[in-house]
Amino acid sequence: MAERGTRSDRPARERVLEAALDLFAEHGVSGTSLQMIADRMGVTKAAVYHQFHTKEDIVFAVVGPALDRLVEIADAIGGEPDQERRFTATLAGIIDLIITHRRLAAIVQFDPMVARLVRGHPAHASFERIRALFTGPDPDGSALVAAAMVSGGLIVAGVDPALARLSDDELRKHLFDTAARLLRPLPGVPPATA
Amino acid sequence: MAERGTRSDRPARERVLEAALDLFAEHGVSGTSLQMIADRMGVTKAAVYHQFHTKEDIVFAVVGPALDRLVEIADAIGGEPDQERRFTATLAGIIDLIITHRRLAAIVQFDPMVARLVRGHPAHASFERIRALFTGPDPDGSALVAAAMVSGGLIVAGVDPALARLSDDELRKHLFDTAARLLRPLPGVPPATA
DNA sequence: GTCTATAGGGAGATAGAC
DNA sequence: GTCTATCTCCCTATAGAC
Repeated sequence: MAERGTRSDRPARERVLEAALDLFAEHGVSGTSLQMIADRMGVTKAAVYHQFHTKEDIVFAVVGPALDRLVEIADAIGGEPDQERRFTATLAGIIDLIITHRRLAAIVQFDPMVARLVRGHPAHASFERIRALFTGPDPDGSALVAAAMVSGGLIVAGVDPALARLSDDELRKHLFDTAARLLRPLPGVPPATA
Repeated sequence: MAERGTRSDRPARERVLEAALDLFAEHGVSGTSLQMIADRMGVTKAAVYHQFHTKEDIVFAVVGPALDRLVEIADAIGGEPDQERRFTATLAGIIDLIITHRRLAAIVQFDPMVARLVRGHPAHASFERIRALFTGPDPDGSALVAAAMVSGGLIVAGVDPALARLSDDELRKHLFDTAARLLRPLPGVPPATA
């Protein structure tokens, strides 16, 4: 079922998405034209339009899978009764998501065009649920600021060229420890193992 | 000297910059046209062109002052011999800069168009010097990640709508404490007073 | 300082041949 | 799946009147 004589529309679609992701990361969505995407693929605009009928469709196809994964992570919160494991699993989940998609995470969080599209997606609510988990109930100013710094800091750390020399596993470990240290200023709760 | 019969070219220029900042923050630089700026001001495109001859000029005028201030902060590092005061003054300086310019800070850090323009500006080197101060000499992975999270986290916290209800002073205090906590994992150095 | 008018080009998008 | 050709609209930018 995976290989067929006619590979149908798979390669072309994916080549569009790869080119689009590269260009979105470098120029932003508004700064990327369909002509630029076509040029990078070595085809014409019309060929791109054969795969995606609007630019918005391309944006959704690029960011959609990561948003769906974010929803899954948030939905898993309700299924875990133990507080500590719930916190740990969720934090590990979003760090994994960020590391897997690196450039994409920054686009979703910071590109104004994408942000507007995401506002209508279930992932938006999921993001709020995750943030609420991190701030805890009835958060004070300090907890709000810590959660905000983590949410932005994780994304930035995923893209930062200064961290390019770190392996995925190293980065994952440091991000987890650093985020946990910020989110659990509770005395008696030691930061996750270093 | 403050009020003259002819107010020269002050108001019109500043109205352009205000409108541009609003729109850059909402749509990104590439997503903002001169027509949008003119519409927001209630004038025509040509009136905008009378103040700034290119769109790039507007971008520079919007971000320039904040970049200049960043350079000043970095330059002050060399003039302070005491290590602790150097760290404290620099961190307080950039937090002040971020709070003063809130939306602008996010544009400078995350808009790809602005990022490309900033690459040729002295502020780029200043940013690296400040980061080096925060990581310390010969940083390990943990220190690099902490510095990256702070640099991104401070910016995000400055814009985050979830923090809108905090006063500037509250936000300043929490940002300082949280950033200091991340950047000084040294035992024996207590976080700045809460 | 602001306007009208316009040049010149690139944007997103469509039609239809191969 | 990809092409050529084309449409329409909006973009940046300029010229010149008021």
